[in-house]
Amino acid sequence: MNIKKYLSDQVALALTLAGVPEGSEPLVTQSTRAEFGHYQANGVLPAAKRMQVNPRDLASKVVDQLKLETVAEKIEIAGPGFINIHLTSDWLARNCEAALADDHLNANRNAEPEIVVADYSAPNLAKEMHVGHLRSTIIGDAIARVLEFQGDHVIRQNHMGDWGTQFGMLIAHLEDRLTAENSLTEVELEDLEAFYREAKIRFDEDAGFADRSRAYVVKLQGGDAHCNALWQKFIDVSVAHSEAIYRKLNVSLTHQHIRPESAYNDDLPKVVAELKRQLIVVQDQGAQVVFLEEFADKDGKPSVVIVQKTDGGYLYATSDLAALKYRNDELQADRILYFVDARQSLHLQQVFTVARKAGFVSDSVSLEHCAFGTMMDADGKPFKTRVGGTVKLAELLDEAVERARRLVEQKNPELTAVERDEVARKVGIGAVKYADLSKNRTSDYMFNWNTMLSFEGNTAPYLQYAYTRVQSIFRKAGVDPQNLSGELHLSESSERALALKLLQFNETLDLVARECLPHLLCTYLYELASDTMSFYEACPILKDGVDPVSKASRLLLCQFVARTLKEGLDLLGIEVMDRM
RNA sequence: GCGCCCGUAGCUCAAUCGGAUAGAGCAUCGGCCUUCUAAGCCGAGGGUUGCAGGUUCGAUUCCUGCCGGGCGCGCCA
Repeated sequence: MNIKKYLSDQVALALTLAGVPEGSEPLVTQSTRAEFGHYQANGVLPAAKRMQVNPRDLASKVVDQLKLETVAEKIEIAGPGFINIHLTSDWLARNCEAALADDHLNANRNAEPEIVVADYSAPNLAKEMHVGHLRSTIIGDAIARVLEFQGDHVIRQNHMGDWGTQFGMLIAHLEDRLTAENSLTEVELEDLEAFYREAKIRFDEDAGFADRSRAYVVKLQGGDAHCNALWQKFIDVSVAHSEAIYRKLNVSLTHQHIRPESAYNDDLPKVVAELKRQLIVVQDQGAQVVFLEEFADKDGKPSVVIVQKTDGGYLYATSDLAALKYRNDELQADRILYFVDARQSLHLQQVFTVARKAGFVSDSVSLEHCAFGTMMDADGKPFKTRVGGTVKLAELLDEAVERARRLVEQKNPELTAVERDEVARKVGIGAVKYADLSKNRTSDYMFNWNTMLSFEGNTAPYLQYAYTRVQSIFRKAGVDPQNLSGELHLSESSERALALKLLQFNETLDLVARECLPHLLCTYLYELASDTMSFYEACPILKDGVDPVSKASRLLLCQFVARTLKEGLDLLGIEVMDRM
């Protein structure tokens, strides 16, 4: 049950019956204030304007046609022509019971599932993953999970950077280390960042090394066996590093989702040839370029996309085009999502435009750049180490767990060592992820240890805590939440508010899936946890004097909360625990 | 120079297609633990939504111009 959609359909019907012409939207939303009921329909105002009639008169006609006998206890016309709908407690209760009986919490399952390609994470394998990779990885993963939950067929694509020019110097350096130290083990490759720095220094300071590096790029791309073996060794180590991070982060990406840049090597000449055949590409200053009038400046000067360099080499625009073609032709995508930094906005718009022009992607396919901002430090500057270097993601996560562990030790010394480790891990990682996911994707955000780990307000620990309190009630009651029975009775206002919030899980997910905005789910879960805490304070469950009917009803409500919190957090890739 | 994004309470952030009196948290102040985990709950104060116009029944939201900040713009990715 999606209440918003249900009421929208009812109001749309009433609008038609009241003589409103086609094309008028019911505009049903959650009410902005409690006195305005649970939902409000705003569609009468624009409709009345178009019909040149008094909006309150029209609203009255629409209300007369609204068939919500068992659903609404009161339907009011307010202000200039808003329709306020107050739902009955009984209807809310029956819908809660229906959701509880469904292992999917009555969430929507798309009748016509789409094939959605989600392109996210995409680390550069030349280096270690750093904080700059966090947003793409966790935002993309959350959206992939939500779409999957709603029934879409999600194909994750980890477009790892394994083919840049840097690999020349990396394999040259690796080659020297292997011969110089006889049997270099993977151990020394483990610090990829240090290895990269060493290679870079040699490249900058040693002309001979630089020349050999450049030659190795050409040999590598030409299929030279020796260079490819070195390259493969390096890639294996780097991929293993990324996968360790994914496990630590509780991100659903695995080996099978990797389709790196090099996978498109053979397609690159074909892409350029096809663009030439269609006269989309022209030679300019020695390079193969596409001029796009679509992105011309005021003087009509078009923007430029280079697809092949003067020396014959290809660029990332070329492999992005090849990837689009693959996703259209082979993966049969209906929707392709790019979880990529906002700074790449122009690049992606250009690539999308070229792909459409060349017919690499059908018109029916939706191409969406899910852009996100930069992670800033407490001073509002891009997040760096004290000396100005990039912060390794692995170190950031370790610090989060360590900080969480210190807090757990202090707040709850009664936990066993095993429990403490588990709580520290789930809370620390959850805090980092939630701090990011809860901010609007499109803007930059401030990273602040104290705020995210304060365990107060809109944070992961607060949500996890709400879950543990509910679990604690089940333990105290000695019941198995799977086997609860009885009916729901919503007598207290905090119970009604909680029930309504619980039933809004679906419409929240619809919005998150459509707009690819995880922070909407975070806001929802925070409000749910907050409503749960209020309910918990106002409505005793196990205390003396609570009648059995209320007790059974409230336990059911608790179970609905627990399942929704757990599911919602799981969609964000955040784990819960029974006690903390 | 051109283009894109942003500017909301002291701070960090919300505001669902243009809807009613712009909401939370932190911080500040005041209450609530012999009773289901106080990592909590209840309450108070705090706003010319950068500025000036425009569109309209209605603008944080759309348009124009300024001011301020970030980012991008031919052979890296």
